[in-house]
Amino acid sequence: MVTIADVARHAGVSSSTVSYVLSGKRAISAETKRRVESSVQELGYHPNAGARALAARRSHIVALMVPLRTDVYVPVMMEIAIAVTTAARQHGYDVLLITNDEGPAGVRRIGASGLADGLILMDVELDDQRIPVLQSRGIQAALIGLPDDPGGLSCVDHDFAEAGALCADHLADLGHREVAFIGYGTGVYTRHAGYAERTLTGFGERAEQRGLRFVHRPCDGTYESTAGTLARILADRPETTGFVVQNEGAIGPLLTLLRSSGRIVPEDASVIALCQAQLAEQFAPRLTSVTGSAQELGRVAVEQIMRRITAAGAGERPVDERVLLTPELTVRASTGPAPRTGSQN
Amino acid sequence: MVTIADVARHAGVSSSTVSYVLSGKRAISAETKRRVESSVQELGYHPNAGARALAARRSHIVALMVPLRTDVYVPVMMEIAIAVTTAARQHGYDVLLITNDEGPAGVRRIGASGLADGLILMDVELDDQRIPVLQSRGIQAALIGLPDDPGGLSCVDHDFAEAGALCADHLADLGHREVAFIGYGTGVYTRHAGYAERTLTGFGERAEQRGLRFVHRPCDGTYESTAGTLARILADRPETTGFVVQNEGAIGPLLTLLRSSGRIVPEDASVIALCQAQLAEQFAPRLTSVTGSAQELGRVAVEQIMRRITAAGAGERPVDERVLLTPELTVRASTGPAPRTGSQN
DNA sequence: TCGAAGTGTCGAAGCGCTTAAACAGATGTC
DNA sequence: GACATCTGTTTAAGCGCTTCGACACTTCGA
Repeated sequence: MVTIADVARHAGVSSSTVSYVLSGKRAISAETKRRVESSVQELGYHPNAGARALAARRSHIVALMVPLRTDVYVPVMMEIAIAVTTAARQHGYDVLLITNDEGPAGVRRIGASGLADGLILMDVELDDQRIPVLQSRGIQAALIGLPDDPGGLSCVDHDFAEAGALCADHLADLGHREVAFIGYGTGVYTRHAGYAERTLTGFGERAEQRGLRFVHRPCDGTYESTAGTLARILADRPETTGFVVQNEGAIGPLLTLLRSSGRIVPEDASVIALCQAQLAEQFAPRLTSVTGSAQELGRVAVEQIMRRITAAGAGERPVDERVLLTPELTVRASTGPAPRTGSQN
Repeated sequence: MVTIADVARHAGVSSSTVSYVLSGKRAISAETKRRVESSVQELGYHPNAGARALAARRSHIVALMVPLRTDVYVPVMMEIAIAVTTAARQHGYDVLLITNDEGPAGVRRIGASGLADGLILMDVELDDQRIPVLQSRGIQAALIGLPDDPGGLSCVDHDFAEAGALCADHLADLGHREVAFIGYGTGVYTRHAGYAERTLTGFGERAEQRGLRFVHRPCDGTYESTAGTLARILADRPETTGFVVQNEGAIGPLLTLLRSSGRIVPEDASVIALCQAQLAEQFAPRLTSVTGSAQELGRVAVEQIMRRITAAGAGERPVDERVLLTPELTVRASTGPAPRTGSQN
């Protein structure tokens, strides 16, 4: 194992000089710097993480707490996790993966052990139990998801209300009058996931403003569930010509079911999906979608936590930022003008 | 911050005694143990991770290297990552997430810095560049995926050859004579991903033994690609009645396309998917599938790396294990007896 | 009864790094 | 020419933990 002392000896300087070259915290002459750097290269030196964390009281690790639950679309989680990891590396940080099932105790563990300098929490609920722990222990954190009361923490999320509103606007612009919102399973609403509630609210308000009649139906994304949901919608409101789907799992079944009910997309029915572009393009016809960047979400969370860690390290009070990312509507082949005549069952 | 000295003072013992109570490495009287443990509870003590790593030369962290590439089905990656994290916690370990794009340099970094006690590598290629680094530096590792030459490292993987063979057997048992294997995109084959090659070989050999005529067609999983692939298969071999799909993205399109070509599944065509049970059950009809447990993969990898870390810590030479998990065929509604008459275009 | 062996606890060294303080030498100021 | 100032480097004191060796005391066998 190569230590800082080995590098110092090799370069003919003291180990503190090596440390200062590496951290840049003191002025070092160009010549010394060069010698040290080439010794580092030559010996393949990497500072011992434990020793560094102990001495500097900073681990250069951020913890990322991911949900175990699967009612969130998994590829999006993964995309965020990867974006966080990549962004963190650019700050010289590594990412520790911990799961939601550790709950508030996990947050306490990470904070008290100094394993991580900060936490990024995913899938934050409106009234999240982990937040008070964070606050009382003074653990630096960035939340992906917007709780009711972020109280001093930084948060970033998609602007789901805007996403919902974009869907309503697009359908209204195309002349639809009766639309249906196919949401997540009821469980997602009862546990108060912000994204589900906010999308629905944003959609509902804009729909009302635009004079759209609409129904909201929860749907857990299986084929059967989607079939039941669609059947109910068409029975209650046979004039429905616009569909907004938020549950990714329901998209495929919905398209199949519309087709087998004799409805052509987009001539007879328009479909907007709230999902990743990649997924929207996988269907036939390609789906008009409203999409936010999962990567951006991860990247912003990392920037936020880095600023907080830096501030806290300098003895300043970290500022609590609140960022909402604007989603985009991409028109593809699944939406079109509302049919002139009534229903066509 | 509460330290071991605080606990010692509170319990009226020396800090080394506290350490021994926590690690169990020396005999401690029942009474002392009780006192220490209740002090730990009361003060909410968590050992400082950096200090512990430095003194014990063990970080209690394993690194998990995940691919950035997206041609592997993402939910499976995530499932493995979660299983690894959960299993590691049961050994008192945490998981550091690093991405494949750091490559061999990343492996070196983790090894040299002592950040992690061991590495779990996902998506290991047949001739993986990271393996020689692991070997030369003596870094403990468990591979998920079976390379050509694991040389001293532990590996675990699904028995993909067996998975392929199960598909061939099932179709042969049902009386099919002409079958098609819809694989991953060509890129997966050219970079020698073991899972793709081994499944195909296992399928091909068993198909030959059972007197099946078969074609293999790569497919990158988009709707267009699947349409092209299916069209070619039906043009070349109109008598084809059995389909094996490995690319998860191609499943939905394939079903839609078969239906629109007038083929009813399973009456006119049988479809077997090589995918998670959860996914197979999401389609209509529910798909007969061959599935291996992603969770088990992660769990076994953790067990392997833990055994290696323990052995290396005790100065022993770790044994290189090689485990293949047997996949299971689950018959659902997408496979049935081969149609009696010829094709039905 | 004595030495050997076993049990339970403590003291202190040291893991590899950071950083405050000290210091040596060059440079500038009046 | 004496002093302050700046630049670049070193010395040394920890950071909080583990673990080796020492030690006090008990138990056992001869």
